[in-house]
Amino acid sequence: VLDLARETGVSKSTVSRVLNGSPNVSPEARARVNEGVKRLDYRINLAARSLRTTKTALVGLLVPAINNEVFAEIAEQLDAELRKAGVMLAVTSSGWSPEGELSALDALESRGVDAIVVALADDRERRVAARLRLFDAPVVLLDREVSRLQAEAVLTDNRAGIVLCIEHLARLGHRAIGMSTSTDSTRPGRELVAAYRDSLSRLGLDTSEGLLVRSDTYTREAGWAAAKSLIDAGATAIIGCGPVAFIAGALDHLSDRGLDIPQDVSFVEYTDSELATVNRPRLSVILRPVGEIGRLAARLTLARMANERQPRRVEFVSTSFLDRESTAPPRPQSRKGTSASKDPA
Amino acid sequence: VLDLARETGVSKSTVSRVLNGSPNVSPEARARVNEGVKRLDYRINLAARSLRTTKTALVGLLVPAINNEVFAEIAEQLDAELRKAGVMLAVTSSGWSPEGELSALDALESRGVDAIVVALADDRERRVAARLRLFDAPVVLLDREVSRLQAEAVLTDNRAGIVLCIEHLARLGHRAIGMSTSTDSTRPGRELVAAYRDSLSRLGLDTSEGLLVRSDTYTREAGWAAAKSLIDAGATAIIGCGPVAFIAGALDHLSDRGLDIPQDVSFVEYTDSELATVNRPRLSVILRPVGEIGRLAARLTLARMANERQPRRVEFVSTSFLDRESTAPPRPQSRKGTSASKDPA
DNA sequence: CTGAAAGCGCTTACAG
DNA sequence: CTGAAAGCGCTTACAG
Repeated sequence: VLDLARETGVSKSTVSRVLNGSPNVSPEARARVNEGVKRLDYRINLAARSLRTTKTALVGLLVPAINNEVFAEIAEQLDAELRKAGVMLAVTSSGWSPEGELSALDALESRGVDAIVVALADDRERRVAARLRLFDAPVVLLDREVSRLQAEAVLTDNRAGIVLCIEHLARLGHRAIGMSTSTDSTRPGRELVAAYRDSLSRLGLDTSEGLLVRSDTYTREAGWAAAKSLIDAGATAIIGCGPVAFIAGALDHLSDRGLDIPQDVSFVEYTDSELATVNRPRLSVILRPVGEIGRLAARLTLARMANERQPRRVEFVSTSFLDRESTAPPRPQSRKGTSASKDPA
Repeated sequence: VLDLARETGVSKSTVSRVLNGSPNVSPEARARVNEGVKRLDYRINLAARSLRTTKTALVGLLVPAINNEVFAEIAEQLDAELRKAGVMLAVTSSGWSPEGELSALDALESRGVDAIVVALADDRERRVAARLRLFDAPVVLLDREVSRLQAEAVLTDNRAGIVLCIEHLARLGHRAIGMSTSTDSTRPGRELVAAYRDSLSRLGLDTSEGLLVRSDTYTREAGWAAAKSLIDAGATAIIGCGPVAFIAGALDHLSDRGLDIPQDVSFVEYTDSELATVNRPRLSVILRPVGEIGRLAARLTLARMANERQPRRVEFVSTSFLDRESTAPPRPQSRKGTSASKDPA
């Protein structure tokens, strides 16, 4: 279609120069071309440009599931920032599978994306890590760490919120604090568990194994089962980490069992949600700045695209604890039970 | 990189033929090439292919907001189906603005997408409609209708569910049934209102203007305000149509006002959600097969890509009503009030 | 400041 | 069944 634009009287070269905002063009030529663009409703062929420049103004977003509140929100913010810079987002869900990630990575690379933003289902996966190291565009990781990969990342301080939360619960008198989170497959899972264990021992709380349940299945049923095993283990307070479906399942269990929040058991959700404030009582939560994560990821991506060889950068966001109505002192009898189970330790 | 693959001894032509699965290649040549692909870890340059074929294996998804449960779920299913066929999704949010849609459409077209799946913020917008008519790839509409546009579409029968819901409410004795939904900007808004009005008059219920509130703002505050004006207008039952944030706001209002569901007011949510079943009482809902919409959209898109000139196809999905625990007969006094307000009509 | 020319990596008639 | 050649729409040194 450049031929047509050439009909404005200048050469393809000049047209291309004004299209790319080169400073070396006479104002008249620029005006003629811009007018021609309007008149012919010219739309550049990005495939051709990409072929020449090897840049696509396309960035890939690879997440385990785009229909997850957290990833959807990240995608939204990422897209908003990126489109300001004229770059588009190619989104793909891996379905929590390394195979899905591998094939998505191939597809993204074939497409020549300028960068990828990725949240791995399991950042310890050898094959995926190896593939990522060979990926031919910058990668920015979302709260994941891949060994021997020099990548940008936006990391969340998952400790802060959990520590505040446990301190609060301990202050209320809880000694048997249960938590359900992901396995070590993911940085948040690791960090949450480390912070949980540190806090328990620092505060002298019950460290029974049963008070920690770990699973990478986030269905409603899994949430139900997690709550069950925590309660069975004697937990008087539960910290539930997972998407809303998972949390909903946990609440289901407490309700099925006739346990009232917070009288019978305290409950804290990791990451705020609509569900937290619609639930009665309103759920106390650990706040995580999800939108900010998306925005920072966009900024890192754009900076990296602008300058391939700048040193690797990492951005940090933190978490905090917001107490609403779902925590209270444990029931006296529960309390006794917990003390008893702690003594043997 | 084809040059390298050529080092397997055959010509670029042949390499290209096996890459594209042409039947006219000797088994040996095919084997040699495939082996070369493995060995060199060859990844095709899709930009180059696109430049030649004018096909990109990229489809655009344009929605008002990707961080909306419904659109996120549609994106997930769309992506899942599309990736099986080797096509990737370019997602972009318009932020509910026609300007956003216009610029997104330009970006998508420049990119040479093979098709677009779109949910417009306002399908009556002239400029957007005009742009869509000129769009150079097939468009698949998600429950929208754009005048004079021959496009594929997956349409929801929004009437079915609402009719069943109103009949149920009327059977319980409600006469003042309030509904909050979007303006006429969108097919569901129009259909919902038409079905609502038809049902009310058919059943001889209160048709006061105040019982219908329409807004395209879906914030929590908007939900709160909508519930307020419905209750102020004397509604004894409310049908809330909107994303969870909006519904949460409506529930907030009822709660702030000390109104219990379903004793003081019945409440029905349009589209099932986690929130509906976590809320106590569990919310009765109008079921909409969101995932199915995404899958059907993928199927239409793929079919259209395979055959540009097939006749336009439209797929339908329906809705139904699921009563849980949030509806009950109206309070006697409310009932009287409503009858009174109906008489003058 | 401008134009002619080469070339990015593919695919696809066209001959053989 | 296979290869040589042209060309998709751009950008970018290179001369002028």
